[in-house]
Amino acid sequence: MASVSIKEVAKEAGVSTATVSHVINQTRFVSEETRQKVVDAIEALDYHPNAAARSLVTKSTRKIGLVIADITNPFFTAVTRGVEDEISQYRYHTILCNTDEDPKREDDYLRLLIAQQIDGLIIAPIGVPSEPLMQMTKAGIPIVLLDRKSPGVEAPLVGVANAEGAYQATRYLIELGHQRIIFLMTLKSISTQQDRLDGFRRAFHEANIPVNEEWILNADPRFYGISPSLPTFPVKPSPKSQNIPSAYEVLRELLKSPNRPSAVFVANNQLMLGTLYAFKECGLHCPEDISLVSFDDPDWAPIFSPPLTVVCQPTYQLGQTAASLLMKLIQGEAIDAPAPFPAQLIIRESCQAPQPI
Amino acid sequence: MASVSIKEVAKEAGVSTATVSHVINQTRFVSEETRQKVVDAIEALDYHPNAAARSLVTKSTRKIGLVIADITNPFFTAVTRGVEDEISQYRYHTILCNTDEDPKREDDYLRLLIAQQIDGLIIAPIGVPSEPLMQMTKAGIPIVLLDRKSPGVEAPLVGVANAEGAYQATRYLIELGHQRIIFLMTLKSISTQQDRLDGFRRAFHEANIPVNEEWILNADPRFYGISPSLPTFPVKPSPKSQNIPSAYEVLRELLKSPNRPSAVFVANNQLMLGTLYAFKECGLHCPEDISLVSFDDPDWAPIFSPPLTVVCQPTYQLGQTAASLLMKLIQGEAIDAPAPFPAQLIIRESCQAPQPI
DNA sequence: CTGTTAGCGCTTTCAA
DNA sequence: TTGAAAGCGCTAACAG
Repeated sequence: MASVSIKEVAKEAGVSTATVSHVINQTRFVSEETRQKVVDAIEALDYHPNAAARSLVTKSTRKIGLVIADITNPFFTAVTRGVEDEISQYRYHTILCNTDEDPKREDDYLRLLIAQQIDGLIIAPIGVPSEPLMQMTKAGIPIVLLDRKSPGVEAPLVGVANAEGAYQATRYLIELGHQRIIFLMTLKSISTQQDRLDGFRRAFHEANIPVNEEWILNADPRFYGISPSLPTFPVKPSPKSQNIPSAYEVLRELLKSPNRPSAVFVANNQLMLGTLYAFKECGLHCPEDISLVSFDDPDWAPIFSPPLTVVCQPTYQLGQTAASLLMKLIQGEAIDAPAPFPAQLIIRESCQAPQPI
Repeated sequence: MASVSIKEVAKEAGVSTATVSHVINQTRFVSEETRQKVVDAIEALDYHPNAAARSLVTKSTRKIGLVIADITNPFFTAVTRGVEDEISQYRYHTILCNTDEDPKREDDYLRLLIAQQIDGLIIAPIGVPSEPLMQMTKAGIPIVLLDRKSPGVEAPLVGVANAEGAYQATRYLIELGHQRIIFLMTLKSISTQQDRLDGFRRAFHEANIPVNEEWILNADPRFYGISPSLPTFPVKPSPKSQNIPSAYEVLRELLKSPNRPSAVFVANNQLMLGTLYAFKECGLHCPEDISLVSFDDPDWAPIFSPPLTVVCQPTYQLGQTAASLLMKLIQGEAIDAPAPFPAQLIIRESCQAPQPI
């Protein structure tokens, strides 16, 4: 870019660079006459102030870091859109980082963000203690935790009432008569997964039903696996393995056993599709043969067969709120951590009373 | 951030700032002994080079602009992931811009990107002539067109064979016996929409069937509308209206008429869901009552009822390729515009021969 | 093999 | 009401 600099504008307008700077930033009074000359010069030369130079002196980059698991996950894409829409109003922008739930990637990105001198950070942490994250907290960089907590990090959290949502859904299942329920989750380190498990347990406890610990299952946050019977099975790129099997693989065996569960609770949207694929593969019809409740409410859930009963989260709002909070933090306002958003059980048609065996 | 600067590192290590700079960038030989001292000092002070200062002198920001319609559209999220994965290998990062297909937003973002001194640009242009875009081309900023052409912009295009894909799908429909086919598209300015329409027309022409121009329909790139019968109908945030009705609204009337089409060709993934909602609302079963082919192959398409016949695009690869090309451009390599990727017709179960009326 | 130093383009005191 | 000039943190001649 053969960029024109502020000097050239100053010369063109016949004023000093200081004056040009001040008309651009409206940071001190300039007579209307000279102001106009400057504006004209800017126009004529098509001048755009150099953001890097400006950052260097103001120490503000108007950049924030957004660290999430994967932009490809609909939960995070809606969140990201919320963040973008909010901060772009402040002329801020985002550096997007996909960790794939890999602590090493998280750390690497965090270090990059430090070097980039970001003004603030929104992060959905994996939950494994992170050295650079601690550092940033100590350095006083404004941070907002998105959706998930992180051990040892003191920062406002914008999230939903996970335990309550899971509790409601589980109770609904139990009231329908289910006792043999699988709880399918992703990584244990992720705080929302633990919270949801807590809600699940609470519902069992209240109903005086023992939880079958062997049916608390972990699956890779990727939803897929390889199924020979589904030739056009979607294959996602960049599968960063956590060395645990996919939802599809975890369920396939269990669902084929005669002793199979009557319902599945899925604690993460990425696992939902894998679960549905497994149902299909095993020839199980939902809800006749097996009931399903899942966290998150994708676009297609209401018109799926059957329409899916879900626990819905206000994803876009989550992002927007986190961003708005971060902007306040950056501007030095004191803020309180907001109350969790409710997670709403939406009853559609993927659950029914278990069939007598 | 109380950042430490290169000076402090130099002092700590007992060398000049030049030496520190050179060990960081490996840009001239430094004896192992002093190198070690510098490395230690960096470690001890937890030094991170200031990206803004570096940009100021090198004139390279290691930032690119990625201008797309909407990150919430699965097509673009996969593309974005491809871009991110590729450029992060070069330690580049992305400024994400959602235009919502609004030319004003596109222009605003482009100007922002110029001010940010981006090293390059990947853009899925709306197709309306854009002044800042022209400017950037003239200024010699490396640009890669993603998925779509833009009038007057000379830049390599990374896209798919849209006309051919649409032709295949339409021919398939015609061979099944369909003649009464709706072609549903979004904005006329978007080149891919035109290309797909061309393919559609070609298939009709070859079969000697006249195209019903009244059934070439435009809908808002948002897929939704308000349906009283679907209480949990998803509502997307930030609906930037183009003042044209949604797919759902466009189809609802037509599908209720006795003279309705026997098939629908949907030229954009965002319209597919609206179309399915309209089917549901009108009580039409697919494929018995009406056949459907759509561009793009979302995760849930293979397990939908019916499994959806689609024209699939290699979304992730598109992003990756565009990014890889842009990196070459930035490094001054001469490149050719790559051949379009194939768009593959995947026949599943959403089409059948039309019922006799 | 390493150090000195002149800027990159901007903001911001200080002075007029 | 405006200008001169210092300096943000870094890189890259140039000099030794």
